Amino acid sequence: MKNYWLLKSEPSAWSWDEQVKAGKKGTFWSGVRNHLAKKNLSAMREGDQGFFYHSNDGKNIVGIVEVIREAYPDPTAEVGEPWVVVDVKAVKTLPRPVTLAQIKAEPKLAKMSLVTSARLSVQPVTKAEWDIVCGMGGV
DNA sequence: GCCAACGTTGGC
DNA sequence: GCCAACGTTGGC
Repeated sequence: MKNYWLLKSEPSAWSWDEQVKAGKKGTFWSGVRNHLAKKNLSAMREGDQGFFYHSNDGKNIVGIVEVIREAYPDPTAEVGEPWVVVDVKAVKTLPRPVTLAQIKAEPKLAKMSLVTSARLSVQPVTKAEWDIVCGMGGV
């Protein structure tokens, strides 16, 4: 069964525009240096989808990506470090980006990791949450 | 193994 | 730019 995720990136480091330009081949999602985030990355399966969230500058969900390669060692990590990446490609740009403020204002989304674990950079999203956010985003 | 100190993230 | 939240480090 398909799982859903939320991936955070600072636009200054890696923006949605760049993800879109990477096209169908996609890119690896690097920079995760947190064990819980790593665990989430490892749990991703090909075909899973995730929200692309702009942290800091924007604070909104701007698009949807799909996992095209499952976890493998992070090429940007030091030798011997345990970090992993997955490959993702852009699938869809949200017609209406969903802001953090909107998510916080929606009672049904009060339990989203984005609200409860603000600093976790790779988070699981439930199917119910996924559908609600898609609806808010005009998908 | 506990916990204080410190560093980082990210919203405001 | 500030600071709260949280993870990590290191002394004991």
